[in-house]
Amino acid sequence: MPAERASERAHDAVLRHIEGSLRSGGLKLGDRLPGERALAEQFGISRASVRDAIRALEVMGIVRSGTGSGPNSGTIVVSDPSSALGSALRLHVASQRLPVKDIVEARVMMETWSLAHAAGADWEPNQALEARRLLEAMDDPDLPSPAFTALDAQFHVALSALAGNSVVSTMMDSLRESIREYVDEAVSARGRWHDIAAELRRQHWGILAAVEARDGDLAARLVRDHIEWFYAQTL
Amino acid sequence: MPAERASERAHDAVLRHIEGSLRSGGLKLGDRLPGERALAEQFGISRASVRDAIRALEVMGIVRSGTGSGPNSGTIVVSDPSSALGSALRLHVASQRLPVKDIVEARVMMETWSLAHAAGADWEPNQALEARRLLEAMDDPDLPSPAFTALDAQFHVALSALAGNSVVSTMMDSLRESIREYVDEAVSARGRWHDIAAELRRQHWGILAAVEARDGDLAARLVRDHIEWFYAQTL
DNA sequence: CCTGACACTATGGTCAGACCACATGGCTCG
DNA sequence: CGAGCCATGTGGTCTGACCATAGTGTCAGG
Repeated sequence: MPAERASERAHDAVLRHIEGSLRSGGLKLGDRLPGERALAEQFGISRASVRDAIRALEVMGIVRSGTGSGPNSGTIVVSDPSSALGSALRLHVASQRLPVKDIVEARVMMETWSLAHAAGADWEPNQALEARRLLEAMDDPDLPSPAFTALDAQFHVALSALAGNSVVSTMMDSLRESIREYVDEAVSARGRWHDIAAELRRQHWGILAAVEARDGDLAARLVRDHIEWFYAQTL
Repeated sequence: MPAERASERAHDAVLRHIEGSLRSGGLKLGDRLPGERALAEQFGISRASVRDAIRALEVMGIVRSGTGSGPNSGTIVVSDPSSALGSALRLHVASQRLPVKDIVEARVMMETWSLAHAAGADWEPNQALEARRLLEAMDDPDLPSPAFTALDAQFHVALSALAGNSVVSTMMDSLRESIREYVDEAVSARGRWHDIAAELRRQHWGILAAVEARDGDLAARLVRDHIEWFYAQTL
């Protein structure tokens, strides 16, 4: 072995190049990557290896691929960490490497932190309006449970976004996504959904009121009780 | 649109099957997946599509692939979320979707939470001994900075593991990994590493002492100061 | 009987070329 | 001028082959 290792794997070269372009700013959100055939020729590797690299970036939520032509086609830099981390976490939960109990505990930690900081941060009133609008949509008593939980997720994300830390909101969202299927199954399995939804609505409005009143301690306490109560009901 | 979608993509079938096997327990840590050629025949798709699925699982840290034969060959379930999430986060940081400032802030949140809980949890003494052993190794004044920061990372993980929440330790480790290169570059760029390392050692011993003394509030405060001081020095 | 060298085998990694499904944009024809 | 159609370029899939690797069995020679 004369040289240490020129490039362990063929597709690693593409990955390193793209990461470098991202760091240097040569590749920004919304930009399109060259076509797979062009990249293959550019790096002197086969298209299959290029696809390996693209697949890796897609799984990590860095790019999105679309067929056909036009603005929605090709491989585009999107940087969507939430769903990517959520999918990965979901599989690790499935492999029993990460217990659901720890996921919930981590979520409580992040949401309490977020709301405590949100109450003290300075945010535009329309951001809180977004949360209020979601709650109003959830007040519809005829809302099916999947739609309710979807709005529920958006509400929590919108609230935590007020803290101004994108990493925390992203991870919080990922944690929720990773166990969403378990929650949906549990919700649809047991009855009393109507009663549970009513209680959730009450808790949600209380949390929003606490944040709007800038009472961080109260908001943190309410959201902790909210999450723990819900998971005690379902899981 | 008569039927909704039988199977959007060819490789999705493999992914869903493997996730199902993980959830049902039919596939556990350390198990070997069938060979790529066998999977291709089993699902009636090409080997290229099977490889797409395997690649996705590998990027998510669910499996590890090795060539040749023997115990280290084939595709094996490993479930290593830390490095997978770390790589993904690193790229999102590179794309400027996630600011380094938020990463550090999230790390402070998780480490303070971990140490506060570690002080109150009941753990085996040998777990704390592991942390102590790492600190003793770091006391070597001739230790090069990369080795120091590697031990540093292990120390923080070992301490946070005492809290008993694998999700929080995993995410903490991923956050650290995601900005490791930035830190290493900053450390090697500026001088005074010797002085910085000395201060880090002092802080580390203080944190460990606080945890061993079961003083959660002090440990949390010290680790916050520790992290914020270090990043103020480097970034 | 032991021992070492060698071929065999099965694994993932790579390559090449082809075809398919899709979506757009421009072209043609009414 | 407008509606329909097709050329074009994208990723997605398939096929079949070959390569690099690392155990394992085999066989010749001691």
